[in-house]
Amino acid sequence: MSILKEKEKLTTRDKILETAIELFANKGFSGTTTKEIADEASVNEALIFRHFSTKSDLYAAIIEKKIQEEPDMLIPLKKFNETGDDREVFKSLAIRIFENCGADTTFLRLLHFSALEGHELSEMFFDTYVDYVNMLLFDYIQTRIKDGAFKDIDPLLSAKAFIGMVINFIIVQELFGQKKRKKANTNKVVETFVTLFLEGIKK
Amino acid sequence: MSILKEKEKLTTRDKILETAIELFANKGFSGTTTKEIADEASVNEALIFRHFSTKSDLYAAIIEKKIQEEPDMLIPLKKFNETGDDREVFKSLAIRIFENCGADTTFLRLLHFSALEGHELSEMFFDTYVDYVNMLLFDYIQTRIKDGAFKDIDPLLSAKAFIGMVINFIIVQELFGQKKRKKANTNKVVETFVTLFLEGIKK
DNA sequence: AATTTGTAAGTAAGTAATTACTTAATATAC
DNA sequence: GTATATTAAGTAATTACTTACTTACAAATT
Repeated sequence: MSILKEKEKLTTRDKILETAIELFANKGFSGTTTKEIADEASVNEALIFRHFSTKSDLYAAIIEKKIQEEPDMLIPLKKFNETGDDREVFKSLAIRIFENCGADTTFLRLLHFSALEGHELSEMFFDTYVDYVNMLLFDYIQTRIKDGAFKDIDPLLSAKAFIGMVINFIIVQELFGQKKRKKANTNKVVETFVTLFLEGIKK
Repeated sequence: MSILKEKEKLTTRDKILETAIELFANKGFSGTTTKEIADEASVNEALIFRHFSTKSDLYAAIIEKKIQEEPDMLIPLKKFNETGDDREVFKSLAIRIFENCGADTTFLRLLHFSALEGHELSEMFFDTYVDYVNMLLFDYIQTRIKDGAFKDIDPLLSAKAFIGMVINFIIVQELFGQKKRKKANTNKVVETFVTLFLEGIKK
């Protein structure tokens, strides 16, 4: 079954949601009109307000949906938590982040727009993803410090340092990324970042 | 002379510009109305269009103004380029970035909004600040590799790694920063990041 | 010195188009 | 045959931008 046919089978509500996600991610909340959403979704504009009482409600529904989707960025951390193969842990975490944020800019753009435009759910959105990953990596680093494998360095700041290297690279490439500029080799980037970080933190 | 009196002395054009900078930074281009700008600047709305033919023109004028303001983030790089005191170079660069971006969110918000909303000058805006700092740090690292002081690692990726740690920390704190959350001690953050990075890159 | 002229600053009241959202009637499915 | 899905056609408010007019003030001309 083709993707198109899949999309035709969607309920009106889901057609609206999917289209709105795309538009809000591309143009922000105040940059997107309900008429635009309706046209793009091939749905009568009045139907939007049958399913969501206001434009803000539709936006909130989208963020809530994104929040509920379990982010699988954290799998590597859970998976390798006891093995102690540091390089593998950091590598797979970085690759996960690349896959989650780098492949499709929708998520990153939505997250940034919601923060900049000051949406009420923006904070929860942030906590679910960014803060959660930070805390997981914080735990891992703290353990490895206790093991005597890592230096006695602030584990939260170290976690933020590693995530920062990776996330900022992706943001620059995907959010500010000019079309002309060629994308970097993900593997090389990850290898370099992990090496740099581990050499810096290892005892 | 008080700040207020200074502001009263501003020409109409400058009153419009300053108010528009604040509003565009806070609510984005499509989130800001020309009536709002006029009211906030205590200026008749028609005057905006006397000075700038369209709302887009006003926005472009703002970004151009920001681009022309020489960023002094790069001073430490120029200053310490020959001394070879690596720790001092990276520390003062990080502190500069904190001072430039962290003190006032206007600049960061404007930069992000312009990228997300896809303004035509966004690319130049980005190049002037982010890209330029990247290149300067790239040069420094490359030199230190040739000196034999740093590992033979990709100098551009290393530059991006360091900048990424710092910038992402600031973005999280200032752009996504919840009011409740207390701000970190800048000095400690910088010390940790510089140590981590230098221990990782030094031979 | 008095008057005209030129130019920019300022304003109130408008424009047509678009905004988020509603209503009331009609088609469709069960 | 009733409940639900869908629609066209509205609404009042707001949007970016214009128009036609007045005021302020300095230079030029008389």
